Amino acid sequence: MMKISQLAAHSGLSAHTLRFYEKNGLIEASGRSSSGYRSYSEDDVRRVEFVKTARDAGFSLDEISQLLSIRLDRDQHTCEEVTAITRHKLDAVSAKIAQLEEIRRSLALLLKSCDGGLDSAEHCSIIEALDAGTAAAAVQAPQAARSGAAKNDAGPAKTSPNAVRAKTKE
Amino acid sequence: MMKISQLAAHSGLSAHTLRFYEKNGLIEASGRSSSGYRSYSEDDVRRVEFVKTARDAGFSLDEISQLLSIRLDRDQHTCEEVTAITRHKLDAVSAKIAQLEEIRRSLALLLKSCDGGLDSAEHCSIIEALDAGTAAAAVQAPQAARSGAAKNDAGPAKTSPNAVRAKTKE
DNA sequence: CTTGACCTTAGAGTTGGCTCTAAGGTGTAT
DNA sequence: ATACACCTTAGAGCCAACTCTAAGGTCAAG
Repeated sequence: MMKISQLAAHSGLSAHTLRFYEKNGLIEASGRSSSGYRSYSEDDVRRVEFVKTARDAGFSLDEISQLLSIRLDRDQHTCEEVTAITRHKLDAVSAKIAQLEEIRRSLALLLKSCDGGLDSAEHCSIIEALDAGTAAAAVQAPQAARSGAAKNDAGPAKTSPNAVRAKTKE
Repeated sequence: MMKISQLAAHSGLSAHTLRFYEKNGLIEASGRSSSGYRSYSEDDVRRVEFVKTARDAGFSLDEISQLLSIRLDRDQHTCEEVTAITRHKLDAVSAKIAQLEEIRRSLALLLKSCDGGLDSAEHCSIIEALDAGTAAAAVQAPQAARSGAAKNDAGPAKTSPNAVRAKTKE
């Protein structure tokens, strides 16, 4: 039985995050000390490790919830369910990569067009390309690529109103 | 001179988004009608198009602000400044792609290991891999890749506390 | 003269995954 | 006894880029 900070050190997740995961039903501490401190059994620890591994593999907390309920009751579920979640995620990741690759391509084209010298940007070809709307010309061509693309998926399907923007989170 | 809904139709941005961009100093309407309606000059329209193109090319609103101030006063700036912003973005996008490719690889490995059949998930190799912590084994190996990698950039440098998670936004 | 489409503003809500704060109780070493 | 590190909770704040709401004013058509 370990306390939360020990589990935090062990798992590489912060105590805050562990409590957050608990609040969201991903994990739990099977016991409490007399003073109310959480105490984690070996089973609890294994569950936390599962969550951590799944998170590192790219699954969202929501997907991890689904995987956890399958894990808890394996013989009531099929491999097909598991592969469906995984395939769905793989598709989403692939779509995101494709989108970022288009962006990378237009950025690389912009960069290639400009010498980057220290003289005035009066005729900077990057600014000019953005001005002329030709920056991502090659990207814009395939009309289906913009706000749609890999949106017709069965998964959570929250019909999120916000389009698929870039997001690099620096 | 056009009204906001006309500009919205023209630019492909919503009127809401145009007002939002204005509030953030990206664009402006150089005039107002007697009743307070925004009216956009051709210059305003060109600026909006610039913003839209830059956004489609993958720049954040913050980066677009920088590009706009260079555009406004080209001879006070150098190509080097522009390429620095662009290169910085390109690096961030590349790092993100690399990260997603690692995730894609581990998902593909998981999928490959499981037949996905309709029989019980009792011995599902995906669940087992996540349980054993071997799901992303190949990914975890390079120790520098996790919470660091392309973090030493000069740009906005907000030292964001949250690590670089996946995010696919389905 | 009313309907309905447009416009205005300030400000709140959305998304996912944390991250932190406030205000307090507990445990242990000196 | 007192400092200090740890634990508890509910709930707020953060990030980007929107997206929407409320509560009202404007304008052209029928």
